[in-house]
Amino acid sequence: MLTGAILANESQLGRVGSQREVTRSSLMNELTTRGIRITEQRRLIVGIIQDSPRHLDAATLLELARKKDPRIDRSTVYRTIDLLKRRGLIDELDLMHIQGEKHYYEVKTNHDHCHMACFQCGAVMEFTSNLFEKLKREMATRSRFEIRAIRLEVGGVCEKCHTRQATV
Amino acid sequence: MLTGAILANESQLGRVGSQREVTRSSLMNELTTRGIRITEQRRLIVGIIQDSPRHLDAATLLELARKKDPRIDRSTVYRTIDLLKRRGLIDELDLMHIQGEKHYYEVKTNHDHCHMACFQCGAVMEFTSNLFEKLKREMATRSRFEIRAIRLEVGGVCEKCHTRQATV
DNA sequence: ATATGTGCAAATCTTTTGCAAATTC
DNA sequence: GAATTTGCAAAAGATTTGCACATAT
Repeated sequence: MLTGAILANESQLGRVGSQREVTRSSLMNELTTRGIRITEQRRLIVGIIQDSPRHLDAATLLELARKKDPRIDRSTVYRTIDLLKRRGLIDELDLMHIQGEKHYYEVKTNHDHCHMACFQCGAVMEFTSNLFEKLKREMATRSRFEIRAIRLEVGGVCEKCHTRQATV
Repeated sequence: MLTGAILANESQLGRVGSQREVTRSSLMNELTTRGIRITEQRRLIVGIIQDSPRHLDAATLLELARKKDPRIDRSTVYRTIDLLKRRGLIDELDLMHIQGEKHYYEVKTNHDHCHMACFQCGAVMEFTSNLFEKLKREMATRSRFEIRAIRLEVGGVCEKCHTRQATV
């Protein structure tokens, strides 16, 4: 449907914003700590999510998992995603539906960050900012809402696509 | 599937944050201004979106539209939503998938705001803040990204559900 | 031995599409 | 009259589920 969006999964992940250290927890450790049974399949799936340099959707995750163990089933992937999601170990993204209705996943980080997706080339950038942290605290305080998950996503035109257009 | 989420569509929309005026544009005017053909169906669908006090998903929108004109088809609703979305006249929300994978729509406002959805009772709150505007500007400037759409969504536990739990 | 996880196949839910007929300018 | 919009029916895409079997502790 979208043409430029084909690149979405191929594109390198850009990072912008304050350069404070962003760390991601070890999913395997977390599972162990919480006494969650670790099976062969889970180890495999979780490992792929953890190691991936880009945001994976369920179908891609299944594909990658099957390369290592062809017996693995679609439903197992979804069930594992669901487990990690409900335990708050991964975050779910839409990337502004830059490519259909699928969801993308990433290991939860110590600092929340925002995702910027280019409608034209499909590139995805991560953006960190103290303002975001501040805003989050403000929201929690003022509304007395216990924040379990937060998602800030932006869609638009990245710098490259912008200049490319201006030139033409 | 979700139990508490049944309330999502029924719940009154709460508003928190800085009380600056939030105005919504008139979709009909916008369509006219932009020279978009206004048909009977569009007038009907657009009117429902405009007047709704809560966020509607496509299925509910269809249902409401059919009460006024039973001939209206699902695809027309989706096509109209698509039109409004692409013209930047409405925003699309997920409300943290508090109730399935459906999307919710609202007329674009002059100031962006965030949505907080309670996982337990399904209530949805809108939150406005200068910090959000500031963050948005910072993102655009620092990443040189032209922001076309932005979505800040929060999932968690609202104050009511929180105290209710503490009491039990 | 018991509880939990998995594969399979089918179902569900949401959204999209091709095409002929209807509507709008 | 030409271009656009609509209804219909079918398809597509993503995710979930029931159930019998397999695996982990």
